[in-house]
Amino acid sequence: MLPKQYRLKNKAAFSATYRIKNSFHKGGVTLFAGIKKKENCPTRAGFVVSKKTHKRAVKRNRLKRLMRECYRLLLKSGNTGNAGEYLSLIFVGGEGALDKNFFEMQNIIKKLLERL
RNA sequence: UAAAGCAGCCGGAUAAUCGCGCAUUGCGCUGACGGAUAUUGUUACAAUUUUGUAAAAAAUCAGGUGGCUGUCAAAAUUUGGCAGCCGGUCAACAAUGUGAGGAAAGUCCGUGCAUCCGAGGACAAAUCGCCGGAGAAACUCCGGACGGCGUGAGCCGGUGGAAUAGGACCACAGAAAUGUUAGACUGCCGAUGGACGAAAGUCACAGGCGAUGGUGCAACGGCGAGGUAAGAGCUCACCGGCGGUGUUGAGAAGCACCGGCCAGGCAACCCCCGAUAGGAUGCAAGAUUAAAUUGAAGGUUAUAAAGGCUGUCCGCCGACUUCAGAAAUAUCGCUAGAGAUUGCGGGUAACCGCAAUACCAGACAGAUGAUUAUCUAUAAACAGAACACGGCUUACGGGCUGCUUUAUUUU
RNA sequence: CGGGAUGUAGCGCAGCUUGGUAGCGCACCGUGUUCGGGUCGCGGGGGCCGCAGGUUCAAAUCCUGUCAUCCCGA
Repeated sequence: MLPKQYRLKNKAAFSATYRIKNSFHKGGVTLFAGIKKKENCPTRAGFVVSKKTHKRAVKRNRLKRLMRECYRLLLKSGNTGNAGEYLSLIFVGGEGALDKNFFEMQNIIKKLLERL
């Protein structure tokens, strides 16, 4: 879990981010970016793994936790590229990302953030 | 030693770094703090999904320091400051504590709990179905009976009634498939009666028969002997079924004796008998707070007052309020319990009783994670709480313990 | 989280209520018609009825368990 002020929490916020349709894809992970910030506030991030990706909750939780942890570590080291300019980010885990380990995942997230 | 059967247990540990939910405490508390402000949603119209057009609302709006005592100051009964005590509380930060399972799963049963509906009774419909016990209840558990499977330890079983209350069905084959005592296809006999004949006998006419063959899952008990014209429970022995009596048992049922044999299957088809229970919907149940906002809904103001439509009256707009609609959010429901652990006692057991101990997840885009090192055995199986509990079923790498059975070998 | 439905030939569906023979359309194969192809005509193949047990003489159908897919409720 990220600290609360960095979390994307509202349903309206999620659908608003999806509507921008600004997306990048790599290694089974899709990144949606929201609008750019107007004022100074933290970038919020959400992590989504659909039930269609895998049937079992344990596998889905694992993927979500990996993505979250990688993003957290990058956020902590200040290595998030241009992500700070956006109000919201959503990471969607797909089928291709299920078998990735921590280091592969870290690479994927890093590359995605660089492309923003 | 090997292969089995049953019962039970474990479901990685330790350390380091980074990180999260919840609880408590600390710090803080009136321009402290903090949540939502992403064009979603609402209303109207249009068309087929889904969208388009228009309208109003939007920079504003939930939550948020109270009480008592003492003291000081202003002032003359209150106000303000400070301190203490008691309570309340948002986020960040800090500290401490705590944080998934044996199946949390499937949702197959049952119960609590909540809302709505229902006078009472009967019928119908529903569910269950060997016996006794346990349990809040259950497609639950325990002990037993019977039947089946296995060399055995053991395992499996929706197991009431088809001799009487009734209906349906039993394809094809077959003569016939359940009928007021079934039926003559292949057949057997023709004793008795009849015809012919001297008689033996012949005819197969009146009739008798349910044995033989064949069909079928199944042919109206089986098998053997007697018996007979041929046959038949017609008679007898044994076996099976059914009924009665006696006896053992709490009962299911077992055992013994007697009886007459017109007795098919199917009740996981209808049905009959017995038993049970108000029904429906599920925590997204439901309760509370509340702003913007909508309504040609109701009431009050109103025999009063202010403003507008017209100078006056009526009426309308208006004001207040109730009700209804109303998205997200917030608070509660929400975890102290048919509970857990340990011990003692009762019971064959399921389980019950008593005592002691501690409080042990409660989220809401949803916590319990990531990396590294060491250890055992390469840490690797199935798998993630969402109102709670009791069961059932299914998935599962590896390991451990106890009891029992069979086989082989040795003593 | 709760509620409901469906699995039958390569594809889309009947049959299940009332148990005995699995059928229809398209596709596929062969053949006829045509100079050739299409169309059309005739003939044919292909199914352990999702899986596993049970009841029954007999199960796609009845009963139980299980797996998969889809739909609905904010």
